[in-house]
Amino acid sequence: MEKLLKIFKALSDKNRVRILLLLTKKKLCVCEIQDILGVTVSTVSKHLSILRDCDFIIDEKDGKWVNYSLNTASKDIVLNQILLILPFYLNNDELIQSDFEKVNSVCRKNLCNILLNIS
Amino acid sequence: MEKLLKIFKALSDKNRVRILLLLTKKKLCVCEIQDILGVTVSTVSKHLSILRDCDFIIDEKDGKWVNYSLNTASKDIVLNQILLILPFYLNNDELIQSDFEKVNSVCRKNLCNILLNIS
DNA sequence: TCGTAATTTCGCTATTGAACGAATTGACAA
DNA sequence: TTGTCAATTCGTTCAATAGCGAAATTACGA
Repeated sequence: MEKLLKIFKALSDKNRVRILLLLTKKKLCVCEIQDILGVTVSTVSKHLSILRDCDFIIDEKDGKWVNYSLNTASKDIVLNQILLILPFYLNNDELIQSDFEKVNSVCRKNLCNILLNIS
Repeated sequence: MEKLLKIFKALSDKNRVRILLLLTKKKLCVCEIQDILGVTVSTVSKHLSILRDCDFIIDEKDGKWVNYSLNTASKDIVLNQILLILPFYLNNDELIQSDFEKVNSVCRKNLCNILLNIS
């Protein structure tokens, strides 16, 4: 029961659902997700830890970066069903489509250079 | 998106999940659910309005009582999948099994008489 | 080693949500 | 119509959570 509630709580935040949909497209690091969602890095990091804590996503170190991707290896029926249903349900959502456009053009190195130039 | 979030928020509360599982067994009125969950009538009523608001359940008047039951007529893929998965996932849950034992013996008229005698 | 940059953690604020009791509503029966 | 009882709504309190900025952590490269 507790695990199930944790899953539904993870799914009841818009930005976390957006992150899951983004990760259906490709692996992303924290700062790429930050750029698309428009919230701070610490907020993104917190969302990712919640999603990871219920096994929706996995992380892997890549130099200074941490790549996040969907956990497609889970045997949990709820996790698997959710990951099947979400795209089916939301691919036509206006906000999700806008996110998908951004994720195509997002570039880790440009992004970091831009942030560098600003600060 | 907003509708989906509403569904996941509805599912992220333990008492609302318990109510959904109870209603897989039979139609119930507010005071019967109150007796099983052990919270106040107003709390149960609020939970039911949240579940009804995202079409998980329907209500029908029956004299002084209001019977609640699962909405099996929905065409929403998420609602249907959730209602399929929940029992599969939770039938062996300790708390849910305890609820199921209570729901067999709960009796609307005895319940109301008992409450009457106490007050 | 030391600085830099990505990420995480921490402390805080504001908002949301669950719970309760009291007051109100709605429907039946005397 | 009036009283009774189930249910809902309202107002309040308390806990949980999303968000931010700052500080700490981690890993690469000079």
